[in-house]
Amino acid sequence: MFSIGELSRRTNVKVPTIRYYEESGLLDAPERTEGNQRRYDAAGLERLSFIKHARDLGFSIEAIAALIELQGHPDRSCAEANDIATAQLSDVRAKIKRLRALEKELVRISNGCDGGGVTEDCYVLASLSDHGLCERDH
Amino acid sequence: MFSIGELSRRTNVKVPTIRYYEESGLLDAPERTEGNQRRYDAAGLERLSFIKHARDLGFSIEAIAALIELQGHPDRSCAEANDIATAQLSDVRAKIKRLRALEKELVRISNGCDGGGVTEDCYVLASLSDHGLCERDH
DNA sequence: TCTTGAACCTCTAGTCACTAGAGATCGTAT
DNA sequence: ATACGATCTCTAGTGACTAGAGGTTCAAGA
Repeated sequence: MFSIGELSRRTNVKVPTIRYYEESGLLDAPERTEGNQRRYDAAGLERLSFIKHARDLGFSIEAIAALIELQGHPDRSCAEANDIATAQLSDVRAKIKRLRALEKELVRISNGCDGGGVTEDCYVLASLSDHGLCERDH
Repeated sequence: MFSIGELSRRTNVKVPTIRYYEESGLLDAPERTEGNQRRYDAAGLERLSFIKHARDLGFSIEAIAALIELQGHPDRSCAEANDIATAQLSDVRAKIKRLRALEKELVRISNGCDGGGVTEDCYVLASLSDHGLCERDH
């Protein structure tokens, strides 16, 4: 049995965040000491590691709740869990695509400006004002 | 002179968002009709287009405020505007890098699961539980 | 001119996933 | 016994909006 601070150190999840996960229903309320402090066991650690890993992968709290639900029903089909992961994957891919377009645009904008002039004819500001200078949609 | 709805249509920025930008100081408070409704002119349209474009590129409200400040002082060096754009670029690149790692991980997780089994031995859930299955940091 | 009804107004509160701070209590090492 | 870091609950703040209530104004048709 260990404290919330110890759990925090072991998982790299901040203490208030752990409490927030408990409040959100992702973590079960743990046992308490006589003095009302939380005491966790191996199961709590495992659960929080799961959550942390999923959050690192960009899953929303809602999606994680769904995954935890599935874990609790080992007889349920795996398809559902896979759907959640696949949805997350296409979300990540869409974000990458979008960011790559932005990267291109920002490179173009930055290259037009050597930083030596004055704002009046700054290419950065001109580019942002006049969308017509853009090469593609974003 | 046109209404906030018309401005919204022309810029693809929602009406409450326009009001929010005004409140945040990005947009000057426009003229009003006798009945207290906002009326915009070409300058307002141009300013909002600038903001929209910068937001689309991922600039924060704060960064945009700084860029607008620079626009107002055409004698100021362009270097500052370029710094903001460059910072934004490295931010975007960092995000892309991170998302690519996540993509890889999600592909691996999804491939391990054909969706046909039961949750008990679902690779998706196993992967999320056991970080040791991951190939790299994320 | 009158009457609709869509568009507008302000204000408050909610979203997501935390983060920060106040003020009080607890646990443990000395 | 005391000190002091860790913990507790609670409220409020973040960024960039979004939603809704409840009321007013504008413009077009009769």
